[in-house]
Amino acid sequence: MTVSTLTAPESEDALDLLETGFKQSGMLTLVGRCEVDYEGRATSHLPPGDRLVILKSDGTLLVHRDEQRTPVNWQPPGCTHTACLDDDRLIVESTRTTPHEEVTITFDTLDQVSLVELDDASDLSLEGSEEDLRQRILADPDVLEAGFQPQMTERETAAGAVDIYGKDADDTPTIVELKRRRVGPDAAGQLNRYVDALERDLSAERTVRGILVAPSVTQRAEELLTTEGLEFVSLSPETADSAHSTRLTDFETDR
Amino acid sequence: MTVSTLTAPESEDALDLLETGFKQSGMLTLVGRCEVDYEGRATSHLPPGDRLVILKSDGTLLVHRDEQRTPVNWQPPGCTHTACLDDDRLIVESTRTTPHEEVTITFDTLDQVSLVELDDASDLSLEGSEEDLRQRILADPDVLEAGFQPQMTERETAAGAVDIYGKDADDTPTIVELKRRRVGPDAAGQLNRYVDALERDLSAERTVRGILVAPSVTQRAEELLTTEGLEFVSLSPETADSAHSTRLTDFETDR
DNA sequence: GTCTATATCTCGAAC
DNA sequence: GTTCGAGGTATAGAC
Repeated sequence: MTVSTLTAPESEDALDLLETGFKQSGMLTLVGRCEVDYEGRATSHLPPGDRLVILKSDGTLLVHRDEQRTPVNWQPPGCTHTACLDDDRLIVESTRTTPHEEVTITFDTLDQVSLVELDDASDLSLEGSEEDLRQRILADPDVLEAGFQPQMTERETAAGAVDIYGKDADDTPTIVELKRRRVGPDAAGQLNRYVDALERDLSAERTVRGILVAPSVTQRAEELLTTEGLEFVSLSPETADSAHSTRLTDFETDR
Repeated sequence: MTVSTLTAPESEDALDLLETGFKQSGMLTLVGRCEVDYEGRATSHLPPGDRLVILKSDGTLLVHRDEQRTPVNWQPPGCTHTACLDDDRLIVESTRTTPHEEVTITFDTLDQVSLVELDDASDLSLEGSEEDLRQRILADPDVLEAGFQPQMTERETAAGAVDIYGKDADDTPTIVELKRRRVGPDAAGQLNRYVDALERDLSAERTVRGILVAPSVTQRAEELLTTEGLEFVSLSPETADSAHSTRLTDFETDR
């Protein structure tokens, strides 16, 4: 790895390093007092202040303040970065098309500019995703409900693809919607759309069961499930926890 | 603004600067070869590679690769950062509670460590949000539909708060759901939940109209609107376009 | 390219 | 604290 750093550089020297970085496809970081203008999907203006600006080799731009996880301004990968001088002030621009978006950063002062080459061939491995929850149910369908038989994942309906489609112990068509964390009304509405669509698709008076699988539900989501005749089963992506399932209509008798 | 930078430092010197930064509540940046472990809402492991690590004074942690807009690992504001040495390797930890989450970064090599104080009192101003679309309709309800009368924003129903509630020219209760950009099935489902809930709330055979306002809709969302008896009106947050087209004649007669 | 849904989403506001 | 919905969401997968 190589690091080239300028401390409190003149604009001209900063520009040189930036243009070197654009050619070498390295990552550039700038610290200084700047103002930021954005125009594209929306429009924004950020008055002068101290920020950390990051220009990645893939065309990503990040402008970070000393607070928040989210950058105050940014540009997604694929953008074209350019830099120039205007009356001795360094100006960095990032543009893209489809949609047209443009971020302009005007520096009053520069405290540090660095060019870094980052070698990174590793991939992140992550556990606890919705996919893990799917695998858990497919590996042992009984954790969902005794006698459940998965038949398809991503089964298409007029309203979209269903996470798991199968039949219950009574051979009733069953739609399973998976969420890795506690769910609100949106997930209940999503499942409801799938059930409605599949009942139309099957064009029969046959009932389709809809089961929402998540660690837990909010009160309002639970009400929605009840009024729509949908069900809930508590399951987490982690295999550690055991399945504790409850049908909403049976709440009172269960407890 | 003050910047203190160490280039290819020994672990001990890096640790000193980190602890200075933790006390001063400045922003710390580290560049080096490291591996990252995360445990909390999910679990992840990132094998060794070169990355840029940012520790903000508000407790935010960011681990950035040379690609992507999203950090490969992170911690939200409010976390506690600590650093220590293990067999001459620098280890940075970030923890929080509720929920318990922990990120551990183990550095093989350090190429640069910086401590920066960022003064930034400015606020971002942004135009083109859903709020702008709301203001546009409230300022001139006719852009939605001739005779529409807004009565409440954020009107509560059993399914949640409605963006704009009002009456149309025939005094029919009308729910307006606003989106600043092209919408998919989720927005149609959201509007549908509100309409269903309000019809139950009013407990009458009275029909409630539901109008989705957005620049455009996807095909599937349009189908959903149709089957649910909902409507769509094309409007954007920007006042420039349509105020121009729709109201120009009125403006002229007004003046 | 568009569409659809997930995400350790983040963030703010309301209760 | 939880809940809910917006976001210039970003990102991946499918078509």
